[in-house]
Amino acid sequence: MAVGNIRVMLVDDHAVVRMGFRLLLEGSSDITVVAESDSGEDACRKFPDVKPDVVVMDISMPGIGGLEAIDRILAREPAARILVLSAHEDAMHARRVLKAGAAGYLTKRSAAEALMQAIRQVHQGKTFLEPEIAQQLAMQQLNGERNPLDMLSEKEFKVFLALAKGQSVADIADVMSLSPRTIGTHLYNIKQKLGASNSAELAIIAIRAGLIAP
Amino acid sequence: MAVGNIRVMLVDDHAVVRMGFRLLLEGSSDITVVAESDSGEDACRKFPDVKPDVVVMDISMPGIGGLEAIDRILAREPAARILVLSAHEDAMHARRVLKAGAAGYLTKRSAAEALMQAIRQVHQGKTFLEPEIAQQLAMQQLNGERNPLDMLSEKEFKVFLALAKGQSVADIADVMSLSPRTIGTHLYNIKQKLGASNSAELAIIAIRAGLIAP
DNA sequence: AGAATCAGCGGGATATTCCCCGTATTTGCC
DNA sequence: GGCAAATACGGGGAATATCCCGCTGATTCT
Repeated sequence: MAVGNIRVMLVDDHAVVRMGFRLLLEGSSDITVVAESDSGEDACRKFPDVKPDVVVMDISMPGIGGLEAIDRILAREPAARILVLSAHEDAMHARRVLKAGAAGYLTKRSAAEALMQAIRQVHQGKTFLEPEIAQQLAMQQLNGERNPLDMLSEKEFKVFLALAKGQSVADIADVMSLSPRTIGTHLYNIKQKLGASNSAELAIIAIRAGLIAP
Repeated sequence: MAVGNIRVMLVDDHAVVRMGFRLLLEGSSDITVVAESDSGEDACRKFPDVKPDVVVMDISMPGIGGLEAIDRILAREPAARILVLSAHEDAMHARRVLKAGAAGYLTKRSAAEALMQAIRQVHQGKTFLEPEIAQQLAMQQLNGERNPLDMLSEKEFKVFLALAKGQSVADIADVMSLSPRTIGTHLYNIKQKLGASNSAELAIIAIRAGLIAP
C-alpha cells in the first residue's frame, strides 16, 4: 500500500501512557490506533481478531510479560510485526527481545517523531533499532562479549554466589579453607569481570541473572 | 474558561511519554502545559522561572530522582503543588512521596480522566491519592503493619538508596557534604534496622522493595 | 623448550564497617 | 510549661573488607 493507513495495536499496562500514545500517533495521518491492551494475555487474545499491521508493546508488564506475549503472537502469526517500546535502555533487553522475533526496539526516552518513524519502518518490513542501543550491541559484538558470568572461574563463581547470599568474607574463607585475603582478591577479580564497583552491585547482578531468589 | 487556566509543568525522562501527556492534557480546555523537563535537576532549575500551578512529576529518573527534586523545589517554594505520577503501585512509594511534601500520588495505570481530575484537585489545594493506594495505606494502618523501611529516618533512607544504586561511601559523603565516617554510621544503623549483615543484603532488600530497577 | 595465559594466593595501602560517644531535636508524660 | 526518654545526626578509633600489586604453578600454543 502506498502510505495507506498503518493499523496499530498498543500494548501497555499504564492507561495514561496508552492514551498519550494514542493521541500522539493519531496526530499523523498515516497511522491509526485500532486496538489497545493492558496486558500480554489480552494482546494475544485480541491479535487474531484485530490483525494490526504493527504492534507497539511494552515489555515490563504484570502477568505474562511482553517477551512471552511476543512468543505467543509469533507462534500463531509468524508474519506479525512487533515494535517493542521499553523503558530499559540496556542492550541486553534489546537483544532478548529481538531474538524472540520482535521487529524493532525503541526506548521511551526517544523523541515522539522517532516512534512514528520506527512504526513506518517496521511496517515496511525493516528492522528498527535505537541508534544508541545498536551501538552498544555492535561494541559487544566486537569485544566478543558473552554472558559476563562465563568469565568467572569455578572458584570465583562459588565466592560470588556465597557473597550474594549475604555471607561475609570471613565466612566464605572459613568454608573454603582459604585466607580471607584470598577471598578478597577473588571478590576483586569478580567485580572487575562483572563491571561492579562494590558488593551491592554484585548482589544486584546476581538477582538479575536469576541466581538468587528475587 | 471556567476554572481559569491551570499551568502545568511536566517532568519525565521519557520524551515520548512527555509528548503523549502534553497532547492528553491540552485536550482539556482548562489545563495548559507551559514547560517540560527530562530530569530532576532541570526541573529544579526551571521551576522558579516558570512558576507553574502544578508540577506533574515521575519519580524514577536518572540523576537526582523525583524525591530529591521535590525536596529542592519545596525548599525554595513551600507553596509549590507537586503531583507525582509514578509507575510504582506500592503504598510505600506513595508514603515516601507524600511525606516529602508532594500534593498527590497517581499511578500510570490510572485512566486519563483521573490524571486531569487529580491535577484540578491538587490545584485547588487538596491532596489527591489514588483510591487503591489509599486503601492499601489504610489497611496497613489497621493491621499495624510496618514496612521495616519505615524505620529509616529521612537521611538514612537517602543513604540507603544511594548505596543500593551502587554509589560508594565516599561518593555519598561528597554529595551530602558529610564525613565518610558519618555515612558509615548511617549505613551501620540502616543495617541494624533492616537486619542486613552487609551491603549485598542491603541491595537485595532494596530490589525486593522495588526501590531499584529489577 | 619458551612464551603466553590464567586460576589461585597473599602483602601493603586504602576504604568501609563496627561500636562506641556527644549533641540537638522530638516525643511523651506529669 | 517542665522534665525525662527516645531518636536523628555527626564523628572517632579499632576492626574488617577491599583495592591493586606481584608472585607461583598449571595449561596451552608455537
